[in-house]
Amino acid sequence: MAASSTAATEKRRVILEAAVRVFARQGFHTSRVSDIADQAGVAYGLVYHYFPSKEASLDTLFLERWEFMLQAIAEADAIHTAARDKLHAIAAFIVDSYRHDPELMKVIIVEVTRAANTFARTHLEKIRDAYRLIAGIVAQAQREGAFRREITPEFAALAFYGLVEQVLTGWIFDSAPVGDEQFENAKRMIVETICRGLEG
Amino acid sequence: MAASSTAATEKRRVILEAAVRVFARQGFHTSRVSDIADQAGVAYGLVYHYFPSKEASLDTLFLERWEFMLQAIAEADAIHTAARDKLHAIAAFIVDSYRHDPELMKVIIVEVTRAANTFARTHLEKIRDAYRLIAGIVAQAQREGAFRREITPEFAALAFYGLVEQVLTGWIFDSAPVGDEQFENAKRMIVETICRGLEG
Amino acid sequence: MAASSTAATEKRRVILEAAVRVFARQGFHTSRVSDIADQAGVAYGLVYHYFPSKEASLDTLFLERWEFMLQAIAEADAIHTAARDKLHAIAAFIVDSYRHDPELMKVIIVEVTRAANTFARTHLEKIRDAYRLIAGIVAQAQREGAFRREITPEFAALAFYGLVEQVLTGWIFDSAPVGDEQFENAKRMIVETICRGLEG
Amino acid sequence: MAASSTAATEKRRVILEAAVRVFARQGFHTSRVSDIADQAGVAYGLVYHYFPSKEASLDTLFLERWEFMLQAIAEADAIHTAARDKLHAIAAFIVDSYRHDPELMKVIIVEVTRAANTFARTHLEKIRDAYRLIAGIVAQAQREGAFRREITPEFAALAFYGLVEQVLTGWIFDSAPVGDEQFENAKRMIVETICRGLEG
DNA sequence: CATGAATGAGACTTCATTCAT
DNA sequence: TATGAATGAAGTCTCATTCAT
Repeated sequence: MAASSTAATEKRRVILEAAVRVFARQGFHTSRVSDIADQAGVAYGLVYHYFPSKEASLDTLFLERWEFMLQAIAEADAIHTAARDKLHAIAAFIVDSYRHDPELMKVIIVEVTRAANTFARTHLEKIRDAYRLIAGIVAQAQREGAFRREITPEFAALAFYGLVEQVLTGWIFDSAPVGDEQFENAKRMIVETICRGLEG
Repeated sequence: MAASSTAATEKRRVILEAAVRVFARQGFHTSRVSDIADQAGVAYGLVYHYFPSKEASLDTLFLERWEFMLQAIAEADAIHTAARDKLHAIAAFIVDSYRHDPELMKVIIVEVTRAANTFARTHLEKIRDAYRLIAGIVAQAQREGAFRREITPEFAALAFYGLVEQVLTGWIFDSAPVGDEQFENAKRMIVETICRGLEG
Repeated sequence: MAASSTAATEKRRVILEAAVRVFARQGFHTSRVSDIADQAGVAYGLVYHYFPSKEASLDTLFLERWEFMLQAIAEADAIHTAARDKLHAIAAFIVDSYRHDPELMKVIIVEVTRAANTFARTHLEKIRDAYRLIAGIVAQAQREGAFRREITPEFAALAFYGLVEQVLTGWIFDSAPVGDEQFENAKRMIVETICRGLEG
Repeated sequence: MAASSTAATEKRRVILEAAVRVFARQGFHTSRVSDIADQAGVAYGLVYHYFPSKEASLDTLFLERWEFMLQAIAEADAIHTAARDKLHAIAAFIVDSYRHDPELMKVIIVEVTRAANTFARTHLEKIRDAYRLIAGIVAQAQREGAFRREITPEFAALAFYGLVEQVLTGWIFDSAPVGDEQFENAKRMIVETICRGLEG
């Protein structure tokens, strides 16, 4: 029974995995449920056994992954002391997430944002949670005198996350593959740019 | 004849305007051509008289507006001398564009810029043109010693545009209306953040 | 006034001519009124000035031409004495019609027959008129003892017209152009086959 | 499982059957897919479950039936010895096909054979296969001295098939029902006319 | 759990026809 | 006469979802 339960869970994962590949390749709206089923190697009725709708699979994808993101931010906040290090840890987590599974990140960044305009408004709150955590880090750094107060924490979070997302978007839409060195560079440059600015 | 020609052109604009409202409200994929026609107060088929497809209307919307953007960036580069002022002018142009017609900017950012994924790959090059112009501004500032060289111009452009887009995205998905003061603040903070960084 | 009336008539002919080319190339159902207008070099509203509908243009095409056909058959019947010569004259008229304007004949044979299934049932009677004339020729030949009576005149007409039509259909669907010699051969062979049979 | 597989196949046949009735009644271009679905008593989408397009259903109809035709011609060629008997067998097959399912034959002749013009160019080669087989029969009869050589086998095939098609076309567009006697008469007269000619 | 046949609402697009100019 | 903008009904095809097996 444990085995069958595991098997069931695995099939669910297979479908979710397939959804990532398909959404990444074709975009959410252009993907058919049958495409997901094909990619997963299952009959397409089965998708409905595990998910109530196509949208639900995107929701699940996002929510599962975003939970990790929030955790990672919280951990970064907990472990490090300097705000700069915290931001670096967060940037590193996101960049490494992309390195590890670029398609998943593509779906989360490109498709969820767009979907937020129609059916996934609920996720906005989750996304804002991340902003708030980052803003919290900035706010603390300001209290400690490490960051200046001219820029509000909320705006700072916007800038930080905006840069990270833009870097990933660049990679996503680039035809050229991204090398390991670029990943490491990106982590460093993100923090450097945000913390010190272009005038430095 | 001049009158009728003008009338024809006007009808085209009416439809384009309607498309903006509808795409902004429902998102491109969820918008029906009949929604556009209804919003424009014209018959269904007239949309197809002026545009070969629903997508073409979005393309037109984007291209027309993006051309303004490229012009504005070029002008900012030509008029000002300090890179900081140039960036401010660009940020101001984009923010004011949003202030003037938030729905149009919403469509361009959410449905095109962030969706270049699937059907708008054609526009990618246009988008990159903007990046290149901004990178050019940064590069010159580096040569003149105003900006430091640790951050590549390309990355700087990413950071700048990413922040601007993120600010707009925030407004787009915010339920609260944005006041004039916030617009002005945003312009200042964008430049301040990018040029001086959080540590200041 | 006479001049303008002539001009008007000419425009009508231009449109009719264009319809032939377009129907021949694309088939009636796949042809748009605008295709006809384009081919004629006129605005497509003008087509409706001369013809009440797209179907009406096909009707006109057919009726005008078929009148010639009936005349030709009647003449052949009047001029010649031997049934064989009459049939040869008719075959020659049809083959020469094709030689002179293959597209027109294509439209009449291919499109009208198909249309007879839907909107052009009226033309069937006209077509039968031709059959009746040919049957009349055969009947007289039987009375004169030139043709045997085993085959009814109606059936004979079917066979004759069927062969002629099939020969034309062959040319119509052939990719290779047809040479003058083949036209002459066809006329001879049609009559020879019908009159003497394969066993000869 | 065998049962369900059979059921699936049966549904396909039901749709194909319905398509015959509908195409025969309204003509291919005037038939809507929904008409077929209604006639078949199935939901709209099921037609597309079995056939990729409306045209594909017509193609299937034609190809399945034409294969029988080719077989029948080949068999006629194999079984009989006298060319006359072979031609009679072929004529009998086609006439009996019409007697058995006039609507199917109507669709094949009016919508496909005579319409190879536009969308059915693919079928041209299949149609020519039939001509070639018949021409082969004639050629052999010529070598054996049963048929004279003045008429080329290709032309003879044209004449034979043209007559058969014309006879059927006559019935198709006739309002009066055709009696059994006429069917038998037709078979005989077709062969008699083709083999011996009108002059006898 | 798993399948895939069946459903049917709904979308885009076409185009014959009308009509104001 | 001539134009082509405007109309809107109609048609094909898609595909999310259901459900019997």
